[in-house]
Amino acid sequence: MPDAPAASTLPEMATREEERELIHEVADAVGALMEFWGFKRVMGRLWTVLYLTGEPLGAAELCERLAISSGAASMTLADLERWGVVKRSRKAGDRREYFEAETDVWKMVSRVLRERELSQIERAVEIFDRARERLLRAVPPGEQARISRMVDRIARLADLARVGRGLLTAMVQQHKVDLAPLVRFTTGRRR
Amino acid sequence: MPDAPAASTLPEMATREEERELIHEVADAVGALMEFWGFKRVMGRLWTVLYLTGEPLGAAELCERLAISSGAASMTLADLERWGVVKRSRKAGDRREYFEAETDVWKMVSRVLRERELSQIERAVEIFDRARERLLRAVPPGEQARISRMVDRIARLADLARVGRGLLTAMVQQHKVDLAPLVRFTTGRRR
DNA sequence: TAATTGCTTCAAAAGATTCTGAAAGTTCCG
DNA sequence: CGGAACTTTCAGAATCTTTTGAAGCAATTA
Repeated sequence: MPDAPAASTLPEMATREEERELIHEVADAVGALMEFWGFKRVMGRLWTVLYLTGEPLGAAELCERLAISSGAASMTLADLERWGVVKRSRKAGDRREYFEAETDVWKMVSRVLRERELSQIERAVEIFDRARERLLRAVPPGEQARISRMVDRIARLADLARVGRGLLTAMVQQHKVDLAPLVRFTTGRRR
Repeated sequence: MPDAPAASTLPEMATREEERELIHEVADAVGALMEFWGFKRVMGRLWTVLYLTGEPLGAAELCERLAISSGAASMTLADLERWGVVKRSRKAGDRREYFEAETDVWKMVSRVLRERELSQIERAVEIFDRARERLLRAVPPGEQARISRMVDRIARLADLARVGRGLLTAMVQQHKVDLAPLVRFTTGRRR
């Protein structure tokens, strides 16, 4: 098949190119979001290319499509695999590995929320509570007012962190977004 | 008053020091959270010191407490002011400027959500929708299946982004966390 | 088993971000 | 004014992150 009729080939090639271009745009948008969330931009880009392409791609093709080195591809793919958002597969009689995107987007997001955001918040809550406790021991006389204000404020930070934790927990556990139980924390009350 | 009785001074000094230490710990925790959220760590630390201390501090003192240069203090304070989380004030007959923390924590958080997270998501949603539209124009014959799968997937990204947007909008607008209206987006449906 | 192909690792380069400190700029006072 | 006290700015230093590309490893084939 040396040459297909120009009338059909040329338009198709243009479309193909536009498609690539378009995938890139989406990939960059996802990359930006991921970066914003504290991941590496390239993780988002790579996942998106796999996700939108829809079929397994080899490392070499990913390098080409994303303009990254083989090393970067290998490391990024390892990261994505660790986060469970990309799977490896092989084709019979082909020595190369292929990669596919996890397609359950919510599953991905909730995993990240659980393993990253939640543990981060947890850590902070612990520090807040511990600090509050320690402050309350041995309050210097005549400093009660000052110290108790400080304790209150730490408590407010802890409250806020707990609200975040509650939100995330609800989102993550129920696998459906149903957040009614989270209403309590209003605001207004400043100090 | 050359020297207070040791019995009361020494314990107090220890307590003072412990208090500093403690504020530092909390400040570092907040700094870590802020960094996680894409701000500079030092912004979180500085705000926290002001917030917990409770009264206006001068730039020099902040430099000392945080172990940063005057330049860093100046820039960080400018940032914090831009975000509306620190206010300048002056004391009569004192040429220096003093700084106070905004104490309405929710106000701060919601402002950030509104100005940063929301606009970030907005941008992504637009790109997703635009890409989807463009893909649908001039689908190459015999590619309908592939293209429509791609379109679907972009739509799912857009949906997810919209859920995020909805959540944030609800949190931000109501100034009370009441998220019942956000239930719709369930999951399960993969493709 | 040797040769080939593809993957991973990692030291070093490139790039990005954050911090410093001194110079320039302001403000206030005598 | 002139100068002291304080603040801002910004070029360069320091630090942190990401990427490269070549060396080494592992799997497969002839």
